[in-house]
This record gives sequence, structure tokens and C-alpha cells, in this order.
Amino acid sequence: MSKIVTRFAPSPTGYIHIGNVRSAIYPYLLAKQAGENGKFILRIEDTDQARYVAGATDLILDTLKWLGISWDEGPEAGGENGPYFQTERKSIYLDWAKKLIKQGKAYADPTDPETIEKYRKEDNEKKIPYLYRNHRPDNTPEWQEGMPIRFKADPKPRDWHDEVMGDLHAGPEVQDDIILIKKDGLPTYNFAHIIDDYLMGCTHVMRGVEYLPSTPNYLALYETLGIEMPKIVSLPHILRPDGRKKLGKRDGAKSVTEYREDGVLPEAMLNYLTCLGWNDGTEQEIYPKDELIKKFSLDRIQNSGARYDETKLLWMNGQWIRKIFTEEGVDVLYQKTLDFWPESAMNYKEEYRKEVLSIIYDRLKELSELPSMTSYFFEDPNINPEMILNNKFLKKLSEQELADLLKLSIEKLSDTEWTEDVIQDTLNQLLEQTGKKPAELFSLIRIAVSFAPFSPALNLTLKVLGKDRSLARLNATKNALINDLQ
RNA sequence: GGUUCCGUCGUCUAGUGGUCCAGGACGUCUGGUUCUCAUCCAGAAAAUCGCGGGUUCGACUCCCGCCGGAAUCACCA
Repeated sequence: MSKIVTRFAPSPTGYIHIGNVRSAIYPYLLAKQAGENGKFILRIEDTDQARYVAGATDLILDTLKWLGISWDEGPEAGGENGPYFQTERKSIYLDWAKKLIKQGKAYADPTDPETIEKYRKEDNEKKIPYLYRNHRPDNTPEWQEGMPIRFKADPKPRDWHDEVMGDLHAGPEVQDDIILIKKDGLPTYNFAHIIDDYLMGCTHVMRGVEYLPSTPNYLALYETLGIEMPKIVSLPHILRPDGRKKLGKRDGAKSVTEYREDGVLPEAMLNYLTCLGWNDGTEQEIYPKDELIKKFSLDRIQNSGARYDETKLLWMNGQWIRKIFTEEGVDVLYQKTLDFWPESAMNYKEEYRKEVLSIIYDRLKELSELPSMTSYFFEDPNINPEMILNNKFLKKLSEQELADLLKLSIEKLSDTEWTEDVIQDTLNQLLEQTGKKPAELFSLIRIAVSFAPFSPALNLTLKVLGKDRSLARLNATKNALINDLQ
């Protein structure tokens, strides 16, 4: 198998959001698929000092780690091709640019921004496309610090192959004298990524389709630099839920870590995002990471944009919660829920929290629902007789009748051995004895004990709650009903 | 405006000339699982395959035109 080196090269301008994580996931998957022959590099493109956000790099690292995406080379990991921050590679780019000047393929540009702006305006007014190469100065000075360096374009028709988009073509009119080195001495993305990808041995350049229009310029650069072109992989956009536009921060694209706080599992996130715009041709929906790595393929990446659908992500999260519980057990799932329990749960033993988790897990879509779903297991609920009296199954019964039913239930349950099976037997006997429908008796007991809109199966709820506490709550509710009567 | 890309159920998608009056999943609706909310199971509705022409015995699949949408045209990445 041939070597595969991919990279994710974010700029530290903020958090990673839903719309752009995929350009980290896909290259990671592809590199891992190659096993020993694969390498995934993380490179920080911090050449824009104006947009630089302190702490953004940590945010990026944190997000990738959470998703389970590890890098073979890059910040923290190190590697033989470092440094991995572009600002620390400043002199490398400058050397390459100077070499190009010497060969007459680039030039120092003394033109001030105002003049450039004027050219642009004039061309716009004349309704001709603005191309800087039409305004190329005749005599260019020796380069000195503080002066940008421009590439001397070699405009001609360009054909290339894109692993996702297929065979592509562009005419000379899109090729221009792009800036290689800015006046602050740092390179532009256009130049830096080409040098870095080459030096780092990248075999694939995976990035969003927004770079597709500038690819002809890159092609020209590869050519004059004498660099073998890596495979180009253009990833279609992830679209806003409400339209066809690409999802960006401006449209409220949530950061990936925001979902961590909501209790979305990284497994589900990775699964959902990978399958948004990619599938293996089968009807499978749920893929663990190792399977994603094994099955991922460039040629099955969709070439049109995909609408982001949070509902499906949440569905998938529910699937993953259940999958982890049934396949790996409570303990594994419990470890993932640690940050989500209500405060009151901390007064209880871990074993108890696990018991609670075992009976409510299949109702969870997001882990953040844990507190509202489980609070009555940890603190006594407020007794609210209205909830019983207005219940659709119970409102035809009188308060007296309800109190009597509770009284009888308390008596029977007091003599019951507290296991789920025996509790169920008792409940069944109660049904027979009272002649009530399950909808009536069970609803009554369930509400009396939880005052929650819903709960797990009654026998399990009682079992986990414990005998003393169940009976105490039943009594309290019964008394409240009786007080109401007087 | 120039350039380029894209176009199958509401959404994500399968489909590479006949097995497709188009399959799966999410969502929606209905029913079932001794109470609730979910889960799970069963079922339903939902795509004249953007439109119009060709090619062909036959097209969602190939060709042309049109329309629609998007991206991009920075000393940002």
C-alpha cells in the first residue's frame, strides 16, 4: 500500500464548528485507513495576525481530542517536519519566495494599497475583470522588508483532477499575480500551504470547495516551483438547516464542543458528520470509528452540499447511548455521563446512580436531559395533588377513592420483598383486588411517587427508589389527598 | 457581472442503460408492546428523478440547451 499523508490545517481564529469539522475528519479517516503507511498531520495556519484569537489553538486541539481524532504530527505531538505553526516557519516561505524572484517568477511589489484599490475600481467601472497582472509594474525594485512579494502569473488553460469533483478545467482568466508574502513578512495561505504540504510530504489536500476557484493559481505555483501536485480533494459544504447556503459561524453554526456540553457523544458526532455527505453504499447507519476508518473512501464522498440536520444527529446520539449500554454495559456508559448528573445526585453512591442510569438510559437523546429525567430519584418531589386529579386516567376517580387505593397499595407493598419481580407480582395482585385498570392504578402510584411527567416501568422505578422511600412518598401523597378532603 | 461547481421523497441518501410505476434512514402519521414518556416492532403517507429536447427497442442513468441554487473573484484562510 502506498503512503498516505493527510493534514488538517485550521487557522486559530475561533472554535471549530459543525460546518468545518469534516475537513478534519475525512483526512484523519483516510490516513488511519492506511495504517502504518498513513500519517495525519495537524498544522496551525496562524499567518493572519489580525484575526488571530488567543486560545483558539487550544480550542481546536480540545475539539479534535474529544472527537477521538489524534494526529501523528503537530502541536504537542511534535514530529520530524516541524514546526507546525506557520508563524514559526516564516523564514522558510521567504527563502522560497526569494528563490522565485531570482528566477524571475515573482517580484517585489512597491504599489501602495490605495493605487491597487484604484485599479480595481477602474476595472469595475470599465466592466472588465480585475486582474492585478494587467497592472503589473514595469520596473520592480529589489525586495526589502515591508514589501509584499507577488507571483508572476503564467495564465493558461488548466486541467486537473479532483478526487470528489472529477475532471476540472479553468481558463487563464482566473489566474493572477497572487500575493505570496505579505508586507508583514508572513506568507499568504495561497503560498504557505503549498510549501508546507510539499515539505511535510502531504499526498492529499482535503479542504472545502470554496478553494476550488483558486486552484488554478495553485496549479501554476506547483508547476513553477517544480513540486509534484498532491491529490486534490474538494469537500462539499455543509449547508444551513434552513437553506442552501453554507453553514458558517455567522449563521449560528454551533461549535462542536457545545454539543459535548449538551451531552452528545463523540461517537455519535463522528458518525453523523462522516455520514453527512458520505456513505458506503449499504443501508448501514450506525458506524463505530474503526468501521468508519475501514470503510471510508474518497470516491463515495457526495459532490453536492448536505443540509445539516440536528434532529438526525440527536436520533443517532440516542442510538449510540443504547448501543453503548447494551454492548459495553452500564459502567462504560456511566463514565460518559459524569458531568451531567444533577447536584443532588452527588449525595448518593455511584452504584445508585448507575442503577438509575440503567432504567432511564433508553429514554435519553442527550445526556443533558439527565437532571430533569432523574431528579425524583435523588430528592423528594413536591407533592402536587393537581397532577393526580387532572390526570386523564384518574380524573374520573374521586379523591376519596384515590386515597383508598393508595392506602391499600401501601399495605400490600409493605409486605412485599423488594425485587423487581416480586414488586410486579404485588402490583398485579393489586390490580385484581381493586378491579382497576393498569392505566388507573399504575398511573396513580407512579405519579404519587415521582410527580414527574413520565418515569420508567413502575416496578423498576419503585425498585430503584427503594422500599422505605417509595412507601414514605406514597404515604405523603395519600395524606395530602386526605387533607384536601377535609 | 466574470469564473466554477452543484440539482433523486421535507432532510441525508441508494441508484453507473432494462431487475426502479425508484430502495434505506431521519422526520411525520397510524397501530402494537399490562400505566406515562421513550425504546422496540409493524404499517402508511411522502420523489411526474429541476425543466425541455435529443440518442436508444428502452434513460434517474449518455448528449445538448435552459432554469434554479451555491461558491469564489483580498497583503482572509
